[in-house]
Amino acid sequence: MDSLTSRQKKALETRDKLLKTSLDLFNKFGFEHVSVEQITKTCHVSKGTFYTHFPSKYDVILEKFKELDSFYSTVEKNIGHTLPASEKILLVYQEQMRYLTNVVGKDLLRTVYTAAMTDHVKQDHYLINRERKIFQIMNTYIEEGLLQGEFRHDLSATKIQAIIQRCMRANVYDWLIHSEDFDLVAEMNQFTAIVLNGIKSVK
Amino acid sequence: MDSLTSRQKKALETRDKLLKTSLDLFNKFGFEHVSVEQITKTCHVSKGTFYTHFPSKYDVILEKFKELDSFYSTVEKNIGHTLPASEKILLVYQEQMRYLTNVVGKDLLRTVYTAAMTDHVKQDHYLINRERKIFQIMNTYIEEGLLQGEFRHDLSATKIQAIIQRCMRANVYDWLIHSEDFDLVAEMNQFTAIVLNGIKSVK
DNA sequence: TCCGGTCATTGACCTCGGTCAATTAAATCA
DNA sequence: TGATTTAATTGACCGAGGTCAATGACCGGA
Repeated sequence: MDSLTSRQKKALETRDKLLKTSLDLFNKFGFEHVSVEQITKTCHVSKGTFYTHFPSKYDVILEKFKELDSFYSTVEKNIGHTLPASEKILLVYQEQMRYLTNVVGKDLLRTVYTAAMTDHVKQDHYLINRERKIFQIMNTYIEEGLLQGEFRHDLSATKIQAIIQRCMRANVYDWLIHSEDFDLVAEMNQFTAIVLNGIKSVK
Repeated sequence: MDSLTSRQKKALETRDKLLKTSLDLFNKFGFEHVSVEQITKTCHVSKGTFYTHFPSKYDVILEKFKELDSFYSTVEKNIGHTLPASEKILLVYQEQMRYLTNVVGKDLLRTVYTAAMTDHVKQDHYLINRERKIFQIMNTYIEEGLLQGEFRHDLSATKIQAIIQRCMRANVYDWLIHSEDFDLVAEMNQFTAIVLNGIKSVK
């Protein structure tokens, strides 16, 4: 039994239709080339309705990114427990970049990376929100690497975490500003390997 | 004797007034909070005039960034010739970050970093334009480091160049998405040192 | 079943970046 | 000097994201 009135159900339906239509149209024509008018007209609702359900055109996209976390959980399970921490980090990033390239796409990511700069007011922006699954996964790996003496001890886990994450954003950002000739998976691999190399304790 | 007709002189004056007023207002209120209307009204010209002199509101800012190159030349001269390449790279970045923090400011940089993603069509965007002075300076340092066996030889100069530049954008971008508690100079130093560490040849 | 309040919905309206045909005045030519 | 070309300037106009007072359908209580 669901405790929703028919009114609330209808509202949710509207929201759902808007969400699906939006993502669909974004996929077809690209975020920038889809207007809110177009979305609402397709759904046979008014423009104002869109804004009762979503704070902005951009925010619709964040819904899409919530999928990412369940994706991470899957990835984590497929990584050998015995591998060194640095290997694990590389593997997770590899899968993440593949996902971004093949499923999410430049267009949507671009809006997220733009919004992260624009909405600098709300500091819990998605890109640096510590609660994201990816942060937690990485953190276990980093603690592991520190414990086993794989990483330098003059850097705190928090600091390493920040560096590893920055490393990711660096490659994604560069992917976004380069034209087609940029293989995100390969570039991320190479760059991250170098950074990890710089973090490893000298034997 | 200047070979300009009185008409051209007037046009240049208009352009100049628009440029100065724009930067001035951006400084005062922030890029996003200044409309083109406001700029043109302050200059007592029409909106259309603005667009005969600048392709977009954003492009005005690029003028400001042209100053950067002359700044780099100055920095270069003050760096000891005998220092190892990695030290030189760190020093140049340190000065650059200081300049970005104190003179350019987050607001203007944010628009450049946003535009780099949006205008991905014109691939010679400022941020990755190879002709910039900073690229040339870095290149000489990298060649130097390679020649003297300071850097690994399994990476080409071009590749290292890309990595070093990406490293810079990484820190600037993170600065832009974090709120005040982010010391760009310090973060850049630490991060770049790690990357350089990962590039150095094992002795 | 009726009534007051709630809330999803509406669409006219606002602001802003950017466009362009028309205007006007200077430059060049005859 | 007068006629023609050239180019800076104008401002009405467009499309797009976003706002908000007004509307009315539905809820829950009497």
